[in-house]
Amino acid sequence: MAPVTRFAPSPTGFLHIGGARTALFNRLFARHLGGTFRLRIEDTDKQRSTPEAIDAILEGLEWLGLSWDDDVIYQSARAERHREVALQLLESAKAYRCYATPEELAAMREKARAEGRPPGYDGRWRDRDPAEAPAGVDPVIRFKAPREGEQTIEDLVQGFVTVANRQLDDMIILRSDGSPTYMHSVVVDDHDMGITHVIRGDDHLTNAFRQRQLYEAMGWPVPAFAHIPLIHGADGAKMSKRHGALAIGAYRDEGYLPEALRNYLLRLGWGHGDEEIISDAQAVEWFDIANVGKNPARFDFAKLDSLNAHYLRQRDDESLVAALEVRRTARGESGFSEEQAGRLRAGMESLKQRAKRLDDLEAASQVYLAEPPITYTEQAVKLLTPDALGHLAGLRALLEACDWERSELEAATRQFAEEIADPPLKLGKVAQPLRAAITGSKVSPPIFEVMEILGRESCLTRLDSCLEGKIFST
RNA sequence: GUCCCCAUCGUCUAGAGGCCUAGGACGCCAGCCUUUCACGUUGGAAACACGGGUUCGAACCCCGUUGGGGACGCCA
Repeated sequence: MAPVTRFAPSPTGFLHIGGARTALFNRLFARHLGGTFRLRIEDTDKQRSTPEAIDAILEGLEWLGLSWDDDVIYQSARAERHREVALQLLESAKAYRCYATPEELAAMREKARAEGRPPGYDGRWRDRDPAEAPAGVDPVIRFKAPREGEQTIEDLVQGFVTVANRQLDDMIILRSDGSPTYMHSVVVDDHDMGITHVIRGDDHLTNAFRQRQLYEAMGWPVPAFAHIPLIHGADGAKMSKRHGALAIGAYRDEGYLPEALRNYLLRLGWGHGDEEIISDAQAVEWFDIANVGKNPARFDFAKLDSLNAHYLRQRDDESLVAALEVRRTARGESGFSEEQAGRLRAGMESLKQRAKRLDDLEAASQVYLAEPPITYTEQAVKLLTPDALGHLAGLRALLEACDWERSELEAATRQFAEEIADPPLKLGKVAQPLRAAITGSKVSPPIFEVMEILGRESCLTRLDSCLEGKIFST
């Protein structure tokens, strides 16, 4: 039977990196086996769920290229069905009404903890006569879980995990206001949606034991479970905003490519021999949940950057120009002029070689976008010594006579440095000040390429204003 | 506190008893390339947490210690 997996985020925050990986693994697992990957929004906490968060999750998944099958299921819309199942459990005596107050529960927990017992509900209403119910208290419905013995789950990632039933208490499935709890809704929805494999974060491992009891009480087939380790921050502690638990949109804004993020996330906690660069097709072909490691992985921006740089170089120039334009217009700025776009297309091949992220690329592309008078970095100013300016003045005439094509410009500059200058200079002695004069910076793509793309007029204007001493530093 | 899980270079990992004087990648260092910065390329430093077993033989199996992480809500 073809598997059905799902990603089930709760829209109480934004889609973060850990959720993105969970979605990726679910999707790869399903695709590898020719199954279905579904999406369910767990918006049962109406206080904390927001429409903005739902949009952010949907957009984040789309941006990352993690499309899902079928319609999105909203858990909140299914409350009636959840209630129905809870009542069914109540009727068959697999659940019962509990009248314990929140204060009572808190005291219970504290006492248990103090006595070294597992904290949790003690089952005081489990077998009590409902006639004893206090007046004016709305009861919750609790699931009657086995008290004795132990149970074992064969987790696809964690292996065999055994837990004593006394560690688990009778969980609430329906609140006193009649709304279903998460623990209950998940089971009903997963069953109704035909989920065969529940792949989710490690933090749900203990939930699996309770949820399985519910499946069994209903006589439903129990899905396979796979609990993948959480992602940690660079310091090994739990993920926080400081080290990567950012909304997925933040990665986009910083200029990460979805394909790079996918590749990075895939390799976090999973490997296929020595493979590092893995295409989407290979990922689908190779992915096996059993190969996911059990130990939590730390998030490493340096490695993400290097992967991103790789995929950036792999992108075609045209798509990168388009990506840069999107960033501009997203900020409310105008798009590129014909001339700017043309320059960027021409220069992109060497520009992208020098960038790790789109924001780097954007910064570097300024050489082709800035209009004179340009501003000079401090280091560029330092290169433009009186001596250097003297050389540039001499070089100007040779350049002007050129065909304005990179090899000719280089030949002219080389000729000036080696044959005309007295004493003779190394090419760099002239090329560096030339770079500073034209680009306003100490670093840039190859200077003669830049000059060719910028064109004769633009370059000579820049050179002249420089020779006139109009050198303004930032 | 109770329970569960984990443990190979700084980081991600390969490794499923002899192929391991432990491989790859990122990062780091050095060389080469070079008009700068990158790219590329060559080389280098860098790990089986510790202690006991089992075995002819252990990174791999068992036990313990230590160290991490997670779960214990009328949150999801």
